[in-house]
Amino acid sequence: MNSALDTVFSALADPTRREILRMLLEDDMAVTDVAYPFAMSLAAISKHLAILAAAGLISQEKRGRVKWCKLEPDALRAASVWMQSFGQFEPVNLDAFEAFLAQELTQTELPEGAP
Amino acid sequence: MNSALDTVFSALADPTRREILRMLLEDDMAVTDVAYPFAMSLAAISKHLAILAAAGLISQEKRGRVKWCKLEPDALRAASVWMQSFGQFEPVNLDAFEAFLAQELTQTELPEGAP
DNA sequence: GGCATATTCAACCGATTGGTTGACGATCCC
DNA sequence: GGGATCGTCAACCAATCGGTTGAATATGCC
Repeated sequence: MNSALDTVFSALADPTRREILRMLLEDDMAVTDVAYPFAMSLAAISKHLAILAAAGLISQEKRGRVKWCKLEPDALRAASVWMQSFGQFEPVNLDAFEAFLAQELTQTELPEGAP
Repeated sequence: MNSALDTVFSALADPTRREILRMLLEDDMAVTDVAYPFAMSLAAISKHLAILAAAGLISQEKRGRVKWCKLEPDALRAASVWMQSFGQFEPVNLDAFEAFLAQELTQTELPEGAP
């Protein structure tokens, strides 16, 4: 009964996981390297990555000791289209939208405790 | 520390709430009418609506006894743009996308227990 | 072989979530 | 005033979440 959108949206609801996606946008990364900037245990990051993988937002491939994480934008794109279906019937309110993004940006700086 | 995207995405993560948004896409509705098709208590729906309102996805206005619920697509649009920023750097994989949506559609039929 | 590195597993914890029920406050209407 | 309708509040519950720690499992390297 759990739909794909359930897992995608709840994966995106966590700021740590969104930040991980942003990092993977630049390049594929090993689990340890993903964990490095965050002020939490490796096990916690490993769980976050498992949630992202279960949602189809990333893929993981083990080469040797190292498990490489890769962004998989298709699931994200599908959810994006689901959302747009609600927004398209009306012109975008750019003022509200920019205020929204500005607020988000001030709150998405590097997580504290990053060495 | 809780960002706007946190609340928007976690509000969207629940299928009941997504279905409510779909209903409100057609017209504004009173709380009781929103609750009618669902196999759960009015109090539960009232909580779902409060969560959607807190995320900015709907607005609620009380006129007399009746509280009217109205879709507010701006928050959704902002989140949609956030997501698109990940997807746009690569061409869309339409096959994966359509499979994704098809799966979602089969799982978003009317909730059971609707009279 | 043996140690270091990379990652997950398992058990635990407190907080949150999604639901219930029953009581309650407003509002409409006779 | 008084009954019916609309909606929320408060208390409770089981399940899930996001994190911890310590042990376990692979793998690479000398």
